[in-house]
Amino acid sequence: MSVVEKLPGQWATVGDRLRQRGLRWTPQRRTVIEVLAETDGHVAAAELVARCRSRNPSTIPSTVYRTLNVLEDLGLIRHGHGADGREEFHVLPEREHGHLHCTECGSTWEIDESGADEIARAFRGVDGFEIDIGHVTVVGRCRECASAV
Amino acid sequence: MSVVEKLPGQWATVGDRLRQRGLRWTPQRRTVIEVLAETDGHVAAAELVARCRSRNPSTIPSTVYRTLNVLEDLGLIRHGHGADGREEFHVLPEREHGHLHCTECGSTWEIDESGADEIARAFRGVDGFEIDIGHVTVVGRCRECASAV
DNA sequence: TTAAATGCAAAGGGTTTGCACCGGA
DNA sequence: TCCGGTGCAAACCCTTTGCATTTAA
Repeated sequence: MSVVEKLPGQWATVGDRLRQRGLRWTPQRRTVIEVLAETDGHVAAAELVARCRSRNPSTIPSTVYRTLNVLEDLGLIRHGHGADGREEFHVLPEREHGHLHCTECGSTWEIDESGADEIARAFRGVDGFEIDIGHVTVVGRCRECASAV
Repeated sequence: MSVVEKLPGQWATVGDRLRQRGLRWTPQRRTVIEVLAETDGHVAAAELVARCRSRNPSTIPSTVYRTLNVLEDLGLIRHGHGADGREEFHVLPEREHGHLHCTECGSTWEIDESGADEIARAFRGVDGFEIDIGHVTVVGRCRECASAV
């Protein structure tokens, strides 16, 4: 008799949400969800596949990718691109947030909400552009690296 | 007797610049330069390969990619990533500029200098981050698409 | 029962690499 | 001459696709 742990918070109802749409709640999808539930806001797709594999070695990449597409359709995650251009997924619901990446020291961190507002305002000033801040990782140099030299 | 056309502007001296570094000025590199000279600020790497091919069918992709690396070392171009995450090259010298991409209508355009300043200022307000605006294409919706609900 | 998902294998696109040969300087 | 560059092929990584089989509902 296996003990099925509850999925945390927002993820608890994914199975129902899928079924409501005539889709199915499978063990493979559960694995993906478990990994997503443990991520801190965002993961590269390939990284996510790797984590699923280590959790369940029989994981097949194509299944993971298909699951990610479904979850994006459901609005639970969104894809974007990291500093190197590779696909990356953001976990929702959470406030929209962007990522900054320092090319000098290699660190990546989130833009807080007030910063995001400020940035969105600046872009709006350019031809009324509404930035989708969650979609890209913005590259540059952090304060420390920028001030060193 | 073949007439070798002069390369325009900034490109006229590429051959010398290469030789100064102990590198060589080859027909293949000339092809890449010719294509770069015709681009309007930026090209996707794969697109550039295609244009070289149409100009000279014997073009080999790896040679193009290697040439692009060399040119980036020389500081003549810089790489970045388009909205889809693929590699893209910016032609220098020209003012630093960013790209905006509308996910609704699919158009991509440049951010003008004053807009870039404004945006850089906004990012600086976030932990002193110095944005490298040329590195990424920022995704969102243009004024028309944003206002059309 | 039956359509949705899976596993597997294969293809795909873009980019990189290893290596023998070629050819600028 | 000699080292850098080229051509070619193969490998690479990430991602997608086709199809027969399994499985959730």
